[in-house]
Amino acid sequence: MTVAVPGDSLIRPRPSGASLKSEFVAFKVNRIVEAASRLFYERGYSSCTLDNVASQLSVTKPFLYSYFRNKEAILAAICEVGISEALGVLEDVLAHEHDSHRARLAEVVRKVGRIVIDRQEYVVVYQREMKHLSADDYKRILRLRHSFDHQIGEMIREGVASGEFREDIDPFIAVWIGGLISWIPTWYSSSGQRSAEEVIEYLVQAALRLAGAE
Amino acid sequence: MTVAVPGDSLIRPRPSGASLKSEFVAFKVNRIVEAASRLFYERGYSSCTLDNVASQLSVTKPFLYSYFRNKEAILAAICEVGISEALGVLEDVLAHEHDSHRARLAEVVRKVGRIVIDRQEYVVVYQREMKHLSADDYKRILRLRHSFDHQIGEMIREGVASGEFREDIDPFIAVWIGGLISWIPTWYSSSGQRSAEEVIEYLVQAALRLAGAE
DNA sequence: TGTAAAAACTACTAGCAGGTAGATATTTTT
DNA sequence: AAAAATATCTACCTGCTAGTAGTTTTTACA
Repeated sequence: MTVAVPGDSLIRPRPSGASLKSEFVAFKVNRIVEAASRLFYERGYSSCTLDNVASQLSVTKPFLYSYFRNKEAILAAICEVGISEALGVLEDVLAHEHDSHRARLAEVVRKVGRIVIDRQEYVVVYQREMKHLSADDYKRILRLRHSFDHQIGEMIREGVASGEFREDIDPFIAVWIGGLISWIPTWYSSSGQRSAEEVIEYLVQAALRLAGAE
Repeated sequence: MTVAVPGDSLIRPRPSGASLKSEFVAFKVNRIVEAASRLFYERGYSSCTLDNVASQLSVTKPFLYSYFRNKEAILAAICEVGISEALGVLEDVLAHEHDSHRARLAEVVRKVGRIVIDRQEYVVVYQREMKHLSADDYKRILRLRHSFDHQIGEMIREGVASGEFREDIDPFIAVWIGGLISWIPTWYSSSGQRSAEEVIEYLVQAALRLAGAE
């Protein structure tokens, strides 16, 4: 799994002028975001202190402040990574030709599902804790989310237009497919011994069934 | 909508020995739980202060402490109301004869879905904030949840045995139906102008399709 | 190896939030 | 109407947590 780093705008400018393009900075920022995502995921953003995050990394609180403006900026970084990785994968799949709309839908669910499981902490924190973002960060992240929803919607509409998906399905189905995907962490964790692959394949079937394209 | 009150065990014993059977006590406890559920729903449990809850009711913090042991007990009350109302409705439906397993599944989704929408704040808080419960309260609430899941599972198994649901559906489908239902608040709120009835009927169709009983 | 710049730390503050002790107001009972 | 019991409030304490100022350590480079 590659390293996940947020956009430059979220980190505090280094005295040296280095940005996330510097391996050094990117590495540390990634470690902070990674540790914070795990803690926020387990205990919730508001009941997690920066001392918790720092001691998880065997550093001190001011260390965090030398990379991030404040606590909320760390949350924003997590949210950004969560949604933009999902969005990246979605656009990646949609950019490729596919045999059919059916195959395309299956691939979207499969690939995005994979990200949602691999980056579970990020995605769940993003879903649960977005309300604690500052107004600016909130708007920025929401825009990414809307783009995600919109593209899923388009994909469904095209499938209906092509005749591969049932004509009478509600356009609202896009929200449902998105819901199925977002809900994966819950399903995955409550599925006992099942592997990620099994859960995802099951989900692909469910999505096709919902679209009436089985 | 009837008044929702938690079990007696959660409230602080009154000096007079009165319990929730007293209209007087039940009324005040209900007002506290109601206000708290709305605030916890909007801002999250951990970032909500007891002063917030108190001022919402135009009372003071010690007023809350005269009815509840501590902040966590209020959360426990919300969770208890949330899950036990859903469980109550489920058992109610299952206790009745139905023409078919198909009709029974539809009715479960319809009735439980209704509760989930009507008691949205309770259900969502229960889902999101359970991790902040004390060990004892957590276990107690979890037992109710398991009972819920188990009964849905049984219903599906019976439907498969009767031949009404597809034989090849995964037993895990029970978790999915539960998931569909729990996810309603998200779907409902992102469905724009749709009425609760429309969303629920749509969901009934989706559940039947997932069970292969359309 | 010496020096300057960058990185990380120690030690602190201010304000807030859960929880309580004791005083006051209200109701009930006799 | 007085007294007893109950309900609610005022005023406080304590511990915690986001955030910071200024010092020390480490690194980079000459």
